[in-house]
Amino acid sequence: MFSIGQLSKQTQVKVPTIRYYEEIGILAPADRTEGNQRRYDAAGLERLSFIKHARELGFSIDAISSLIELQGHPDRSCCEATGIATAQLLDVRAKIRKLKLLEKELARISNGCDGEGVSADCYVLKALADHNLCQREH
Amino acid sequence: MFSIGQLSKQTQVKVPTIRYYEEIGILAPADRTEGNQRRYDAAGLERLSFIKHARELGFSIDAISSLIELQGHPDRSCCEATGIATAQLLDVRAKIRKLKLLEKELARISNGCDGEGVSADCYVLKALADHNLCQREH
DNA sequence: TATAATGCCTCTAGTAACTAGAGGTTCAAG
DNA sequence: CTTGAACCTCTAGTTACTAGAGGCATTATA
Repeated sequence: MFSIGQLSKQTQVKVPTIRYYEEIGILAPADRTEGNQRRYDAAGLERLSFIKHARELGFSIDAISSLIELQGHPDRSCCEATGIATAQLLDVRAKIRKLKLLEKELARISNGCDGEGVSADCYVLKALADHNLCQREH
Repeated sequence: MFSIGQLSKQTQVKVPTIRYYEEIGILAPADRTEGNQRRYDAAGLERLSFIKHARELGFSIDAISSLIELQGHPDRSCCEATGIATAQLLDVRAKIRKLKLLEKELARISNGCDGEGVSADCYVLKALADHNLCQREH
């Protein structure tokens, strides 16, 4: 059994975040000492590691809830889990596409001004004021 | 002079969002009719278009505030503006790099399970539970 | 065993950038 | 002049936390 601080160190999840996860119900309420402090065991550590890893991969808390629910029913079909993972993958790919368009446009805008002149002549400000100066969709 | 609804249509910025921009001070308080409704002119339209475009490019409200401030001082050096744009560009590039790592990992995890089996055997769930199954950093 | 330092507790409020809804007023068309 | 759409303000909700206040619990040292 270890304290919330020790759990935090092991998982690299901050203490208030752990409490938050308990509050919103994706982490089971921890056992308490007589003095009301939380104590965790291996199961708690495992669960929190799962959550942390999933968050690092960009899954929403909502998606993680569903995945945890599924973990709790080993006999259920896992197509929901693969569905969530696939959705997350598509989402990430969409974000990458969008960011690449932004990157091109930003690079163009940034290069348009060397920062040496005055604001009245700045191409960055002009480009932002006038969408027509853009070379492509974004 | 046109109403907030007309401004909204022209800029594709939602009505509550326009009010919000006014409230936080990046849009000047609009003139009002006798009946207290907002009325805008070309200057308001221009300013809102600027904001919208910058938001689409991913600039924060804070960054936009600074850019607007700078626009108001045509004689000041524009190096701040190019600085903000460059920072935004670097930020976008960092996000792309990170998302690409996630994409690889997610694709691998997703492919590990066809969704046909039961949750107890699901590679997606296993991979999320155990970071060691990951092939690379993310 | 006493005390001090650290860690833990709950609670409220704040973050970014909006969005939704309630309850009421004004405008423009017919 | 009436009706319906658009407008007004205000509060609260969204996501996933983070920060701080004020007060106990635990642990390490003297």
